[in-house]
Amino acid sequence: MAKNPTVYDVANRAGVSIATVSFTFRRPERVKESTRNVVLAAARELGYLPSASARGLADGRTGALALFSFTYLADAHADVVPQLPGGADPNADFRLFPLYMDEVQRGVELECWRRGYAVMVGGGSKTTSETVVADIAGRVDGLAVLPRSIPDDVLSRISARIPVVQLSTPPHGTGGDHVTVDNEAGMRAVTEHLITVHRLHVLQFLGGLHASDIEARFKGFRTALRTAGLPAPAKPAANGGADWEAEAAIRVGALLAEGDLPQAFVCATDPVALTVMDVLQAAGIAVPGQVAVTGFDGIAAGRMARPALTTVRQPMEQLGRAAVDILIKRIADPDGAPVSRQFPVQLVLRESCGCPPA
Amino acid sequence: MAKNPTVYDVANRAGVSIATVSFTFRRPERVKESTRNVVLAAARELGYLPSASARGLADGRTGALALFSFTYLADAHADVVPQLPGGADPNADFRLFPLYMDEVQRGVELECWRRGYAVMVGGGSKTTSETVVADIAGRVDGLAVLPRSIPDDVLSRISARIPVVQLSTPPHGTGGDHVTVDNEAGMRAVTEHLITVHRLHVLQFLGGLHASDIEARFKGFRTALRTAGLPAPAKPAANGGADWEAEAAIRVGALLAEGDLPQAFVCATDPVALTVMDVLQAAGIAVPGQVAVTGFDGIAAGRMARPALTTVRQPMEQLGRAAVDILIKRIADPDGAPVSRQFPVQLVLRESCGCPPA
DNA sequence: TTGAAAGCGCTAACAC
DNA sequence: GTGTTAGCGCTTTCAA
Repeated sequence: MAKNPTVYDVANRAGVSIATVSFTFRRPERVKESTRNVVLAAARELGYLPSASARGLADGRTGALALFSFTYLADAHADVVPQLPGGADPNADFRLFPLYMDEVQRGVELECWRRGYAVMVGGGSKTTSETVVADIAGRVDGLAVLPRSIPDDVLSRISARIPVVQLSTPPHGTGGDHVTVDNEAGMRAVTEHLITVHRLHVLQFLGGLHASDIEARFKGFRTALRTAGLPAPAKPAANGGADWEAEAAIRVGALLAEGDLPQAFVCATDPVALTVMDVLQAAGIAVPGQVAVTGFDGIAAGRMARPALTTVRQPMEQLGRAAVDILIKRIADPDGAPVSRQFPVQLVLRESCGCPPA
Repeated sequence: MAKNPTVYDVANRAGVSIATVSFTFRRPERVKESTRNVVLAAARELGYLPSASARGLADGRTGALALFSFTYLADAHADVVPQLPGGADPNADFRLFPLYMDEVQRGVELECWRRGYAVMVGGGSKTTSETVVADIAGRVDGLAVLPRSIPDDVLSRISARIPVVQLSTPPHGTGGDHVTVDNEAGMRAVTEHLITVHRLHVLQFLGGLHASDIEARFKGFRTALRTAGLPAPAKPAANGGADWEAEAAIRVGALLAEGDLPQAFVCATDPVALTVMDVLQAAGIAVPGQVAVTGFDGIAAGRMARPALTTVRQPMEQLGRAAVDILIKRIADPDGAPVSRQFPVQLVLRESCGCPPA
């Protein structure tokens, strides 16, 4: 592979100055047509590929946006895959993909392409170091971040340098641009459904707090209970911890051992709900016959589960698109007032709550 | 948002030269610990975010890899979404996502993160111009491209400049690095299944050729027929065109009108198969009762379809990972011999071929 | 162990 | 309409 030709090479070959070459690509209208054609021909003959680094350095913007996401079980997964025999496929049941963040990511990508931005996607996981985030941040003009993908202090340091939009409510009204959904109303809706339609009164909430969006969901859960005149717990039955699914599984296992199951498990997310269903079914408990289970997110795996998972669907693609839209506006107006957009969610009744199969 | 601090600012504040600042980040071991701490403190206080553009320009590599993908119906989709009322969600049935390319993309991302590369994702569609591809190519050290996402001539021009790996067999053994699956064996396997297990002998192949991987699938289809002593068509029943699904739908509609349906439609891809099932069902034809249908890919939507789609699953994540692995090796050894890796596929029997529900 | 200085390839004044 | 030129922020050789 020969050394990449530069503006100099192209200018040389076309018999013009480098400025003319640059203008030919950036401001075609400012170059005489005949000249432009000569330059384009030279560029084509040489296989000229403009360097984004040089351009970015020269004009102070990269023309790219990034989403910082995180991969569920990424580390474990990465270790497992290479060892599998040829045909094996850990994603065959779509439990690991696509999840909430993957659909948001798609929205980000589609919107970036539509608006002429390049998209970079950064991968977080529990072990994400500041270096990794800074590396991504240094490559783009703006950054969208999913909840829990970046430590708070790192996030605030980055926000001071480039536009950042969070895909969740910033803790304690920390300000900053963000896009969210109405978590509280959504969770309240499923909970009310369980109470009023299925006449279930002993409900437990499963899933980590320590995250503003989950807190809002728990709040919705409690509101529904109180509104129905039922006792509302002060805390989720399973909470916190780095691995919500494991935490929930352990809790359910304990309840199983005590023979003290509720009538329904209201889970903070679909993955938690699916894990809980696994545990129950392994223990021979019928869902929804003996215990109902509900989730939150609306991922594909929930639809494929048996029984199909009743959940609250977030408009993930739209969330991603909105994040990009906000970033682009923020880049144009760095000092405007913080923007916040909230989307509605949708109750999706399937079988795991006790509703009949479609 | 204050102007981003540079090495100069950090050096200034730390009372050292810019070289020392650079070394502190790139070659920490070459800087005395005390000095390093001073520099790091200064960087942190200033909120220093290294510029990837500057670094990329200086050392001739970006540290990023890209996947060039394309979005199914991207254009139409993009126009539709913004007009939908709040709760509406065009992806709710997962027909548009995740598709084959989305799972490959995931593999690319996971592997890039694991290997310390940043990932960029480029979006193609039917209207992809060379400019768009060149823009992406100019931002990275290597590029993975999905089949049919980039015009051949553009592809070869790019390949001359940066490492490129194709996720399909290059046409006419054009050489170049690539990763594929055993399309022929996979399609032969489904076809034989229809013939030997379900005793179906009148089969039609639906889906565009003009793509090496689809050609291989068609070949596998013919081989199975001939091996069974059945007549093998020289051409697919529906073929070519920019929109395979539409093409197939039209063809099926015509057959429907003529009352000349085969016993099975063997489709080149899952999306084609799902479209065909839609058309048949809309016409009141029972699948698989009156006509069997099979796909190829193994996307999520096939599992969710009723009847569930019999198909051949490709190890998409692994394909993506392999592409990245090859790129990284190629970057290290630009002039080595072209690499080609082929993965096996897996026959997935579900209901649309006539097999009983799981 | 640290500093000085020469680029990396491009953009955009500004001059012609 | 086109050319000259001064950076953009960083890496890296070479000296000190």
